[in-house]
Amino acid sequence: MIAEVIVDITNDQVDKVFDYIARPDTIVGERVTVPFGKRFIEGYVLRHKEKSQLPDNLLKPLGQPKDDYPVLLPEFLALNEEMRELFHLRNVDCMRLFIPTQLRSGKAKPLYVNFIELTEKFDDRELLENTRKNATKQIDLIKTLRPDNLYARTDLNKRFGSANVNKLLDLGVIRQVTTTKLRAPKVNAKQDKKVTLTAEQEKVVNAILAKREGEHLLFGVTGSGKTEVYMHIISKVLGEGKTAILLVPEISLTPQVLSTFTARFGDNVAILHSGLSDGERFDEWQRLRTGQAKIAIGARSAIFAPLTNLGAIILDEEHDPSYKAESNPRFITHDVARLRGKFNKCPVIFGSATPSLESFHRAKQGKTELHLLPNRANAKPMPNIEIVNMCDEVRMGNSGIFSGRLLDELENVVREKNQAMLFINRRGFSSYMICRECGYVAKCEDCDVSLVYHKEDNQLKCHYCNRRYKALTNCPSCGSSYIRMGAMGTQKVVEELQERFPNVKILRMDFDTTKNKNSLNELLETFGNTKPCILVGTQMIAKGHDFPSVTLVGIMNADMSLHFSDFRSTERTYQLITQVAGRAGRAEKEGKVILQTYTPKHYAYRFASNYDYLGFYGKEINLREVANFPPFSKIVRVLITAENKDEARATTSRIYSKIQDYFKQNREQFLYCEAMASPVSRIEKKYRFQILCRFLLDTEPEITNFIYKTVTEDKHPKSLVFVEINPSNMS
DNA sequence: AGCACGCCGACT
DNA sequence: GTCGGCGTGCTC
Repeated sequence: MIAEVIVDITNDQVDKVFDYIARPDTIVGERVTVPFGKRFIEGYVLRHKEKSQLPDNLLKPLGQPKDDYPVLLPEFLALNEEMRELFHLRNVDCMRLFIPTQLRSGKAKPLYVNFIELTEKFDDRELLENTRKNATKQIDLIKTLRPDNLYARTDLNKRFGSANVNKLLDLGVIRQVTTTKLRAPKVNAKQDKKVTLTAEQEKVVNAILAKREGEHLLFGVTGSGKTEVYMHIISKVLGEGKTAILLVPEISLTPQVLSTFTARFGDNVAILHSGLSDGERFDEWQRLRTGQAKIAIGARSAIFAPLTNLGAIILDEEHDPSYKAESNPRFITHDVARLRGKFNKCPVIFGSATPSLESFHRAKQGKTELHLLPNRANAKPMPNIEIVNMCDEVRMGNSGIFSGRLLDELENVVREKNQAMLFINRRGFSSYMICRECGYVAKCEDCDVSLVYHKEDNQLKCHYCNRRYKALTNCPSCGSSYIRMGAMGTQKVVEELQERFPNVKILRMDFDTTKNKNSLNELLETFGNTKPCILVGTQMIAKGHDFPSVTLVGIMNADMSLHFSDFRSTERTYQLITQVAGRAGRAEKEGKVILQTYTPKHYAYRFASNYDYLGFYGKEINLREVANFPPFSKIVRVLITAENKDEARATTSRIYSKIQDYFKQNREQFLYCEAMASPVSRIEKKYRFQILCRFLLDTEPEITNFIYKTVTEDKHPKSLVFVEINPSNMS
């Protein structure tokens, strides 16, 4: 018998099946040690077969399994093939997605717990004589214990002293039993509020459960109670002995969300997220694998939860960009969810208040069944969005960052002891250092990007390679001391705000202040307890957090993401505004949103301020179709990087000419195909070039496959080549 | 990824 | 003379 093995080495040259002589007890999906060249490495058994292409004398025997269970479910072996085809991934990369890193790194140490039990000799007269002298504690201990019962060692240590426990162990009256225990991350579960579904919600639940298989898009406005719909569906499939996966964006994996689910489903919930320790994470995986937990909740990688017999897969906030893995291994969670849905014959549910254009388009095409929740569960109106034209402000002599309207409303909030959130759009934006005399901008020496000024340590930092520089006092180019910070960051807004409202608590929430999990929770807690209070933050204030006293939301610079060179920028802007606006007026108090922009007439703002998703979708999809952008075409970006500029350029033109040849033979399919330097032409000392092409979908996936093939063939060891499909952040 | 083989420079 | 630089090629 031959075993086909994938070796655990990340290299294209060895990313193929290797044949080994199987042990009689080899199990498909097991992790094994195999002899490979001169050394021994880890591998995964993919399949069995009768005979190898290679002569017997070249085959080596398979080593011993590393675990006492196959780490890969049969479903994942099938998924591996499909994902390789769909995303052009390497076998190893798939394997690594399927199993927790703690397994490979050997960091998965089980938690050992010591127990004490009585031995057969516990009432042995002679032995007890020895302890009886004046060891009252030891006598007490023995009297406390009952035969055939286990007692936690730590407990007994505390009550009788570990010396006494040890003494009895030596005498052989008691013995120690060690067992392993699964750590479960602590969630402060609140009381479960059983909610009766609204008629709308019930209709959706029934429609999805009636159909079972296939894809569903749940388009529900913010506050329409999508979570309750998810919980009812999960509860139903659990009742049938099945399991479920619920995916949420990492950023909205808040304690509130988790406690809502644990309150309802208790131990059935396993949570997979970045905040867990290695041990906790591994144990949650084990609980899912062994069936002790039946619901996996987590960010995108939780789509690979080791569950069998799935009854539902749910992607909440389906439009969130984090569902697309942008670095190796690149994959799209939606597609993986569809594959697992097909394998398990279970429904795949995508939910959002602002569905991605792709998803809504699929629904329009009939590939996805559309379900609507057009009303808020609590029947409260959405907050009013007021658009403020910042050009008018400048014309009236206000060159500051706050409009008159926003300041007025902030004063109201302070006076009435309410709370406000100010949202700063930072996409593709930073506070750079510029010389007002000659226009010099401080840039990183290794990367071709502007440095970002950090006030806390008075340093300039590169956000690509993290290199630090001293802040400049004079322009290195012309010597002028008139060198200043350009644009605004969260710090700047907080500073100006504090000047205007010296007695009001102002909090800052951005990547820097939330680096560790605790500081985020502290920040949220402080905000929850302080009135009045103003919270200034980036993207992350947009999601999940429920603060009933927030009556005002200010969007400082809505345009920032609008003029980003990305075909999805308008869509993102619409989604962002809708989400941020949803933070205002969540309880009895009515909310208000002030949106500051230099382009007030833009349709994204017009539709967003009317909460008119359908209107926005109609306009945007029409533009995409006319301009031949996705989902009506596909954009492929080939990124080439190398330390040597000529090397990078040479590789680029070699690949480009091959794609050009293909282009010439399929001219009617190609809309565009150019090679150029990447917008950020150098990162971490590596020069970056790119080939961009856009083509119609008629001959898909042949063109994409051709590009992948060309790129792999042309792989030169000195330059790295990446292929990105419909990329969002082109840097 | 590693590890060996192999072919040129500067060193006890 | 040889120790060691790292380019190239292979691993069932």
